[in-house]
Amino acid sequence: MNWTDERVEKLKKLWSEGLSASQIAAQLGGVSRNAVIGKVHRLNLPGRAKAGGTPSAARPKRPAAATPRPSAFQARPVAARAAVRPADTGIAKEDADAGFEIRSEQLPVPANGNNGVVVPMSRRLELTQLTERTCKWPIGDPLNDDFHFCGNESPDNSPYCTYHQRLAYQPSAERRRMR
DNA sequence: CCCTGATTCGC
DNA sequence: GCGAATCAGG
Repeated sequence: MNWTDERVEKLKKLWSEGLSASQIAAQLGGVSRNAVIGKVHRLNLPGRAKAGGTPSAARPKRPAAATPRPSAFQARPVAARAAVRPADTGIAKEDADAGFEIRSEQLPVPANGNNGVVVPMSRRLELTQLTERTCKWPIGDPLNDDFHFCGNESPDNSPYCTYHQRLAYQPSAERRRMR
């Protein structure tokens, strides 16, 4: 992917808005967060100084000079973007649909009375924060700004946590039992 | 382990 | 110039 003027401009914009490198990489698409960081440095954009997330004071140490680089197999695609794939995350590009349609659900309601079922709290993650092992259960209205994802840990590459997994798949056995 | 940015250096 | 590999820190 080339660093076109547009992409560079978007990079500058998002970086100045305080988005993390990985978030920016996700929005640009086709680049890794390393690429973003590298570009930021090359552009002499102000780093993250000492604020917020990662100060990292001095970095005087230089690793080795010999051959620390394996080079055997390089170039990993980017990130496994299998499960949730809105294709673009384009905030600029409307894209009302995104592959899977999210309708405001009425699910995580623990009913009243609470019959032993506990609804876990969510980590309120944003789309860009999701990884292969975070629950991708959407919560809230996507049009609302409080929309987020569950984000709890999901077992071994499952798209959902144990709780939402059951809501999502509803095995027939359990259905019968429910009746 | 997840994430963050910073740096180096082969390409 | 680019960015993967690596480092360093939360």
